[in-house]
Amino acid sequence: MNYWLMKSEPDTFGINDLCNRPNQTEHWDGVRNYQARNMMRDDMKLGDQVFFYHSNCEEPGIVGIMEIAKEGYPDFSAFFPTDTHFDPKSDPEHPRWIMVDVKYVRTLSREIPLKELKGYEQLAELPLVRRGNRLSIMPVSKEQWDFILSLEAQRPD
DNA sequence: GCCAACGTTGGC
DNA sequence: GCCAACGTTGGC
Repeated sequence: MNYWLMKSEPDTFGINDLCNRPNQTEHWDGVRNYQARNMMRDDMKLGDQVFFYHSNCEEPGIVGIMEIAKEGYPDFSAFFPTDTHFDPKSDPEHPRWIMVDVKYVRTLSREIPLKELKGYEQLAELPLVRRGNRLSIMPVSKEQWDFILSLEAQRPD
């Protein structure tokens, strides 16, 4: 089993939006970055666990857990000119972009803010806390995953 | 294949 | 809203 972290802007699609979807499942469309696409296409497997991260908001941080409910398939939002994620270089015959489906697992008992995550030596290698990182999807090691979850029950300093 | 210009991400 | 960091584009 692999572990991941995926970013979304809560104003656009937050963890409560996922929780309220039918079957608490939604397709993760709109990723337009090759590195992130390749991970969804090649490495994400059914049942993999994923941290839901709120980005570009008042308090960026990890807010919950979801799991991969469907492995990579063409991101159809690229096909429609009226869609904000439209890409004329992608079509159903030759899809350029890939998405997965995610299913809500649970909301953390407290949000773990980015500024707290940055303070732990155990997470120094996590791309999220590294300077200038812009990846919206990244792998999380088992060690990092367990460590972050152990923070949930703790009060921050 | 280089690299300047440009657009986007995302923390602050 | 600002802007640093980064990815992509396209002229040469």
